[in-house]
Amino acid sequence: MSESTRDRILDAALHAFGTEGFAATSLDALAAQLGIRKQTILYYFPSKQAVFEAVIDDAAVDLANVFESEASRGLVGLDQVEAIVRRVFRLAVAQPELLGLVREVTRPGSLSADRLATQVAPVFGRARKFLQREMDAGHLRNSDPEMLLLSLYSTVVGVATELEVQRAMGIPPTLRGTVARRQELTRFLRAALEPGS
Amino acid sequence: MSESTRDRILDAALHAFGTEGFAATSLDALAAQLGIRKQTILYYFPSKQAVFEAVIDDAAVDLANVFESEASRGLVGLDQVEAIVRRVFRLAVAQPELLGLVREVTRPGSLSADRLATQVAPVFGRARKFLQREMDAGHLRNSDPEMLLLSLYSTVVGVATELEVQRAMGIPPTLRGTVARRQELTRFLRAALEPGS
DNA sequence: CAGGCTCTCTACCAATTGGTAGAGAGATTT
DNA sequence: AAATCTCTCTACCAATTGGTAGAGAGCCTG
Repeated sequence: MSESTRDRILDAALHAFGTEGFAATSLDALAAQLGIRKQTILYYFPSKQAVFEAVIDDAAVDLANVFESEASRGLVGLDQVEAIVRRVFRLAVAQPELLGLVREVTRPGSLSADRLATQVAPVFGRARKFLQREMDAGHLRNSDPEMLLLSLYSTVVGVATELEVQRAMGIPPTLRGTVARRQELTRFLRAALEPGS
Repeated sequence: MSESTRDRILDAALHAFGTEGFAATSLDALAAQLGIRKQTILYYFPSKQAVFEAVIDDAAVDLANVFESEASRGLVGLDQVEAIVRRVFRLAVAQPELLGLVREVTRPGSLSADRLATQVAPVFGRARKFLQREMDAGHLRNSDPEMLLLSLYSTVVGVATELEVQRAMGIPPTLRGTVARRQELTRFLRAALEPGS
């Protein structure tokens, strides 16, 4: 059974929105790329905005599931957080088109307050609850889970952006990695900058 | 003498292109924001693309001047590099609209190969030459200046993205800073993640 | 005052945008 | 075979897009 038209639209839309941006992506171009007419897209989705939201929905569901699926693997504390960050990284920001999508969502006005509350916020809510649970269980030091979550999030996005820039400039991804590898870069910079021996 | 119309257009364009993106910014909206008609914009610039390129030109000139002006301040080696990175950071990526502009330029197709070669590449060229000079003078350890430059660049953009995300999420900018402060974040994460005293 | 220059305007235009209406093909159900 | 459902199409549409043509106001120079 081949990929359904709806799924093909979502795939192409993810790529187009992520790389070109929402405004720069026309339904005509999207359809042409799939060998169909734009009216076919509008048969499956009521509007262009709805296509975008469906793409986000899919991604949000995948992300939210990471916590449950990873929690059942027996890791605890730092190891578990690292495993989750690693998966989130791969799932949401490691590819330029996905990182671009994250940026698109971050832009004010891209999603209605309603969608933001029902689709995106729950992902953060689950993450926050997960961290809180780990703190309560004594697996993580007690601190503000909100602050920790935002630090993790901004770090992941920041690192992903770094890698994207490197990729765009044509350097082989020798510095790729996850949060844990960020120190490598800092060390590399220090080593490269400081003179002597 | 008040700001000229041309300068006002460039200021507004920088903001609009940086926050909304090139495609999502219409000349009509840009003009309305300035209380003029879009035809006035097209009097000063031959096309929308030309407005974008003028914005980039201005930014590129400012950036390129950093190396000369900073080189005359007497600092050497790591101190000088740090001072320059700090200024580049403030000048090019510390504000969301400027960071957005950098992203817009990074996107393939946003600038013609010609413009890229004559406007953006020289900035990197000057930076690379500066690093090479510092290496030759023994102020920096000898290594590949291209690799070092790209590491610096991706780090700056990555850190700026982190800060933008934090700003967008409404956290006070307690972790703001330059490359040197990046270690703070890593330390904070380690401290927050690791259990025990 | 006359002529030209600088600037902003009104009036348009062709192309593209997201979106609607509805016909028709093909398979499935009755 | 008739009716229905699913899907993709042709044919449009109003609004917006970037861009053009050219009038006219104000100002400086002769």
